[in-house]
Amino acid sequence: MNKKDAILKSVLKLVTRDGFYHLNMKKIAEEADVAAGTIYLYFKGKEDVINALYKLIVTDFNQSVLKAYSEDKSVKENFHSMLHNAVEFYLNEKDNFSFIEQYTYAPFLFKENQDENFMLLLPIYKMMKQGKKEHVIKNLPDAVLLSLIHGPLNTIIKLHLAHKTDLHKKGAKQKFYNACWEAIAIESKI
Amino acid sequence: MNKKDAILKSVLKLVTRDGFYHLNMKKIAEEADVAAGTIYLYFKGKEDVINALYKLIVTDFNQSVLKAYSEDKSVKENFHSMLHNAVEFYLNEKDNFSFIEQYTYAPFLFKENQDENFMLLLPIYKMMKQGKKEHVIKNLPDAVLLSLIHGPLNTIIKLHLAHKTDLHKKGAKQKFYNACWEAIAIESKI
DNA sequence: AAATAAAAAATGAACGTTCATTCATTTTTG
DNA sequence: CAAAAATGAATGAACGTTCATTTTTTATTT
Repeated sequence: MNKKDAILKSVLKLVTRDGFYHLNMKKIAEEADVAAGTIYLYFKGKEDVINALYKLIVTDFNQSVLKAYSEDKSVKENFHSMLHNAVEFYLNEKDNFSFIEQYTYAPFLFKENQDENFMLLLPIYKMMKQGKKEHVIKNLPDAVLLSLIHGPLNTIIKLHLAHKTDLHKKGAKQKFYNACWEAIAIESKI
Repeated sequence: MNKKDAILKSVLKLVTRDGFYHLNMKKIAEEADVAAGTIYLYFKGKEDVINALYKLIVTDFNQSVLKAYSEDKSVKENFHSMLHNAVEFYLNEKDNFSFIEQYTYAPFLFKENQDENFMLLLPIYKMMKQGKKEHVIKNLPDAVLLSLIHGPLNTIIKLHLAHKTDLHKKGAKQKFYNACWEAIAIESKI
């Protein structure tokens, strides 16, 4: 494998397993089967590796979610399939969730840009705007609607990964998607 | 001030400002106006200080939220006042939110006990159970209901602290509380 | 094909710094 | 003045980064 990718993959694994606090260059190198100095051929330093990985994951996530979007579908259909893709993304690549959460909440740690925190919300935000215009989604402040979509997604994944619930159980995901839709949809459009 | 408290207060300030990554004993001591060695009179070491602070904040939070609960009020009223107290707790002590989030998402960093992550949800969980029994709250899986309460709370505070919305604006909090209630309440009980 | 040379990639020991923790000494308390 | 509390310099381990050296790849010539 490409050494640059091996390094990024190694960071993802280590951060998920041990947290940022225990991450160091020696471990990254060992896990990637590379010499410590090699990391500096591909990245400026430790922070750069971490920022690069964050950008990669956010791009992947947004692509996954946007893949579900189609102009031809109703807002409700788009909502369901985008939420589904978001859930699947996190379930299939569990490490991504843990990494993103840790990165997001580490203030002024590595972030080049504060707004990067919310890049993740862009696809959902777009769909929400459309729903409001079509009077399918409640006329609530943007922040409240965002919180009603992004918040539950985050928490349910957290609960699933901590084995407090099991999203793989039959019908579990559908119940969740429906509950989220009902939370933001105008009653007659449920 | 009591030196033990000064040390905890210092950690809270530093973690919120710079993150766990940049926290060190020298800074804790300086900020608390105490010698480095003094910390070891009150705590076993760095991890112990951090765990102690976490437990303190969670206890405070649960107390604040439970203070709003009353047997005499309806589930809806209890929900509103508990959610209100949770929001106020985080807005009045902004540092607490940042600290808890960072702590929660650092896997195996300092945590003595994985389940500590969810201690925060206990008061909400109790109230939810009662609402289901009284057929006021939708009969959804516990995890889905939890995600619809805890999730939006988390996200709206995050958005507020990042200045993406302003919960101090008139009516903003009420809109949020109502939206959260509508998300979990049975239609006729809204 | 084989041999050679030049360039690029990779290595890991060494360096300087930072950090958590200790403990002999000093200060404060009762 | 004895006991308790507090100090902060000293210690040794850990870490990010550098760079002289080695290995691999690519290009060129025989």
